[in-house]
Amino acid sequence: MKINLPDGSVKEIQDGATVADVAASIGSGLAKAALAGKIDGAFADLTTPVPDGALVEIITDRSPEALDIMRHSAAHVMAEAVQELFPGAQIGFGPQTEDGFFYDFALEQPLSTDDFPAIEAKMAEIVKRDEPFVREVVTREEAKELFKDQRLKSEHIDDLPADEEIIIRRHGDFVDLCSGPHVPSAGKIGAFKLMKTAGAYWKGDADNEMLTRVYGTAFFKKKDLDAYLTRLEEAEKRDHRKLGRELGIYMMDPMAGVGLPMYLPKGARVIRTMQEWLRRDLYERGYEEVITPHIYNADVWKTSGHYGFYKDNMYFFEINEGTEEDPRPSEYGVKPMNCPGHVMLYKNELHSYRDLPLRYFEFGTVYRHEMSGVVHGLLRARGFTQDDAHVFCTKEQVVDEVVAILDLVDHIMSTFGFSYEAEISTRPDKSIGTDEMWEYATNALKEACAKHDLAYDINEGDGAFYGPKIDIKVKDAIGRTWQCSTVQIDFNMPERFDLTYRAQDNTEKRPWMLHRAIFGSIERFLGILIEHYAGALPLWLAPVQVAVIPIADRHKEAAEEFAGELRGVGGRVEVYDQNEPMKVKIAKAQQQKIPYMVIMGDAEVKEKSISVRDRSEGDLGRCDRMSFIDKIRDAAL
RNA sequence: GCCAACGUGGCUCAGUUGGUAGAGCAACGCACUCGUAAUGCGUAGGUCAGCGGUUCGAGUCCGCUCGUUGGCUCCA
Repeated sequence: MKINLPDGSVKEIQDGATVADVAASIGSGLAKAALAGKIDGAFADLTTPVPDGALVEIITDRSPEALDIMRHSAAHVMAEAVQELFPGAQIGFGPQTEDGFFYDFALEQPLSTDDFPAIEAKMAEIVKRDEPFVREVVTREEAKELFKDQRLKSEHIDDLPADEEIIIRRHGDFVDLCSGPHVPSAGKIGAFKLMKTAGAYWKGDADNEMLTRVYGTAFFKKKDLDAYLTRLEEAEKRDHRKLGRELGIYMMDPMAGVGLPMYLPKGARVIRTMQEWLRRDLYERGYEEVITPHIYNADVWKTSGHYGFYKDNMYFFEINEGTEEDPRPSEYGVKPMNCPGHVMLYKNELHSYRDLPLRYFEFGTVYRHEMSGVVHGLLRARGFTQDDAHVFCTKEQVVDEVVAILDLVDHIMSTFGFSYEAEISTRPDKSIGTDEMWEYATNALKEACAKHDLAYDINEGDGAFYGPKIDIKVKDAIGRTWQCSTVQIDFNMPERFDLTYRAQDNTEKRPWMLHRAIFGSIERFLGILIEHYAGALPLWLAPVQVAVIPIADRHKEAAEEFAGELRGVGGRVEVYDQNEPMKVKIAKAQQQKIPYMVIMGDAEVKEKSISVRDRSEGDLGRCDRMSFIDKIRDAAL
């Protein structure tokens, strides 16, 4: 029979040949390196027979899919090891992940990281045995019998569609319900390491039992594993919670409550600088700033629908608006978002189509009662400030408005050196609005992306119940992605608050409403910036831009004078006048990641010059006073 | 909210099988007046997260509560 190869050639091979035979027919080197294959694009084992006329691709350890296949196989080996060490362990699922793999177990006693050495040793033993992974197709009855002691697997067999082929994988005495692909034998598994344990719900459903998840990672080469571990250490050094404390950005006090960061002077400076920078840009782009209350009578939340949907995640409180004799209890809710306020502002007066688009923005601090387990430094807090804006426009203006927002996103993100990607989320099962509205809105978002040459992925069914959205994911300096900006179309608010405008044909029309945030949460964005820059914020944003360092007491006056000049042009300056050796002052300024250190000693005082040290370049030597002052002036907003 | 681990001076950590708390940095004082990443000496600082229990005796063991961390679920 004949098969096709990826390079377009056709090869004659024996009937009934397997993927491994195909590899061998191409070359003995390939046969040795082969891990798995693809038949007409679908993953297959080396032992899978190849049908006549199929397109066969050989996967070696150099193929992009190879690492996933090996890691998934490592997950099997881990499950095998756990079953040997913990008899009666119930196995769940064990896929590969972006960084490695995991496997879920239901165990009699908890398993901890203390057990890792034993499990790793057992895994090493299994890898050394180098037994093959064998694929088998079984009937439903056979499967039920094979997994009769495995309740999770049994349950899963019952959940499989009746017409689905049941594929099992044997590896020594270990049998798993799994369709593959796997490496041909365990010996192909490279350097591995167990990383952490965690709880995870069976089948990802919070109503199900919680299983013990064991995370591991694996690489073909030991040095790749080491590099990965080093990268994790690097990420840890950039942790905004650690740097946030060291740099005096923010703190948390348990007495205040969980997830409520408090900003120290330096943190407040950075946040205000970010806001001022964005504010100026927004004014230029036709936005108008508004300010709305932090609390509203519950009636507002009933009208907006939040009372029904999000009551448990909001902070509500009651006060007595009457007297003790004649109590008139009244309920208020702290805002979890700014939309109702902006909507009420819109309703303050009648609008003509000539007013549109109307763009309201606000640095609105909102409070959401996030579940206790999800709060995480500045990245997920219960109180945070959105750079929130709402655009009220006509249906025809939607595309142009979204294009303008994407333009703003691009400006902001490129300023920080972030590259980014877009995701469009479409209509979920539970939603409001007509098909026509959803289609128009979703197409408008796509069209805006296209006009902006912005590639996007589609997140099917992941939109909000009230409309589709574009989410922007930025990539930081060490390759991690973060979700920041969002553009959402809202069919709900205009309806609930009965928003209208007078159209050109003198009819009453409903405006379209867009929500958008660029930073998302300013505090969260600051957290991301801290990690992105490893704490070394750019000159214009650094809380302290210059540390002026007098070498000895007699240079203090000159240092103060120069600091004064810098402050005069808007510079943020500190004079390090403590009674310490210069080396110590420099070390401290370096640790604070201050962009410039200006040294003031005998020579500088005499010459009326300065010596400058750059935080990353080191000693720059004698510099021109005026041009340094200009540099600081230019960095001011 | 769920699973697990952790919680010792402001920070980073040590503390043997339960015997009554220790270091470095930071702070404060004194000396030093210094040339590009940490000068010396001294002083002060802790009801070992909180509460309860076991014990002659608990930082060490047990329980509960609070908090932190890593995940899961969630994120308008």
